[in-house]
Amino acid sequence: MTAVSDLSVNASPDLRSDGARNRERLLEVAQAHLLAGDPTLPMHVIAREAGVGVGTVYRHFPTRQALLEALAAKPFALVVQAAQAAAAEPSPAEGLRRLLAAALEALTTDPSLALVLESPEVACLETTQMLSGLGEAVGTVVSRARAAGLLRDQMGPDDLRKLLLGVRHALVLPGGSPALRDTYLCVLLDGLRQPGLCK
Amino acid sequence: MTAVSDLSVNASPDLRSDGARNRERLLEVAQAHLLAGDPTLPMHVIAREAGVGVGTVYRHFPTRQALLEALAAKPFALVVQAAQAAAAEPSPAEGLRRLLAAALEALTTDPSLALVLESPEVACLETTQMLSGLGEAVGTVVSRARAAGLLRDQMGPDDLRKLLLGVRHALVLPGGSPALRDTYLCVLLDGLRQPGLCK
DNA sequence: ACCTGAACACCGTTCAAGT
DNA sequence: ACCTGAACACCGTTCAAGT
Repeated sequence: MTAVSDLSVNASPDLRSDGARNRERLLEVAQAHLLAGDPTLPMHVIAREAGVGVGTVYRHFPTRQALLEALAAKPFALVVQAAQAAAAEPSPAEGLRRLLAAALEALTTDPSLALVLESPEVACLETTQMLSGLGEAVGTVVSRARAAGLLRDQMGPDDLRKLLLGVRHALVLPGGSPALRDTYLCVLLDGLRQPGLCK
Repeated sequence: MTAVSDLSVNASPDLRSDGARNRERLLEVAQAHLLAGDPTLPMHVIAREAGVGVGTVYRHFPTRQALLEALAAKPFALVVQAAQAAAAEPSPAEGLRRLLAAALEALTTDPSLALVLESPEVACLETTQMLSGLGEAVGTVVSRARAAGLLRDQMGPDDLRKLLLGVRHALVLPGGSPALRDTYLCVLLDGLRQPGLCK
């Protein structure tokens, strides 16, 4: 169980002051794009809006994936913490519930996190570390939940990830209201349990 | 209840023979792109691979949405038929199950259908007609299922659409096996029912 | 009718030149 | 160290010219 809270998220340790400022501006502009519903993050546009040359974007973020991971770092760390807390919950049911609720909240709030958790490749070391910490904690939550009969036999940590991303997808489709989040979370939680009518 | 089976799907009624041939080639090339996992359908590329000028693509399909809807027409018609059959099922449970199973099968087989059902806008009249036919049939399935206690109170036809698209999203994430489809369908079916542990 | 492809605007990415 | 922006390749879309 590695502590994650002390990872200096969005680390920009030895950067010249102008470099650090540019990096922040780029992250702000990119974040605004994501929140505005555009996940494409055109590098030219980001550069222009941040008032820097294109080359500067590529200097700070060699790929769009790297930019995404930088944006996702903060919410990602929160989810890892929540997962660790869930793994330490006395009640397996409560642990599972809190894990899924926290993850779904973060996923629907921060588009970057969903993009990173969906992507097969990883650009930053920090992301790898958080993925590993998350995997460990979720593994614990899952095995405790399964022992309590809260999960079908086939369901592993990766199924939870995929289904959560699926529910998130459903929630962000046009015309959805934020109130649906709790409802769909319940659908998932109840559906994950050992078979009722189905199979 | 409008009959859909006699809709001449992908109608190309009064087209010159070369026009019809080009249209088919374009659809084939585009379909191949989708099946290869690229949903972007670059018009230039489609044109080149089909051996026609770009303008020809735009002549047949004024927007990419129109191209998508043409590709989706066949699977869409199948789903409408399945929904109508499900609405006529004696058992509400069996009707709901068959509807979701048929829809999920079509959605995971044909990327174009998912794209069309996710899109807020409609380009072709034919699509509007099928949407309306689908809505009617699904409405019947849903009200019968709800009366049988198979659906939570909050769940309407549109929630079914969104959640199915969400499950489809989960299924197409990298590293998924086709065997997961039935499992996730069960998760959805069981989760949709009146509350168990959750809420 | 239908088709072609040049033309223009735009985005991704690199890299030589600047400070 | 870091930044700039020209340069090249590519894709979206239109439209004048062809058959």
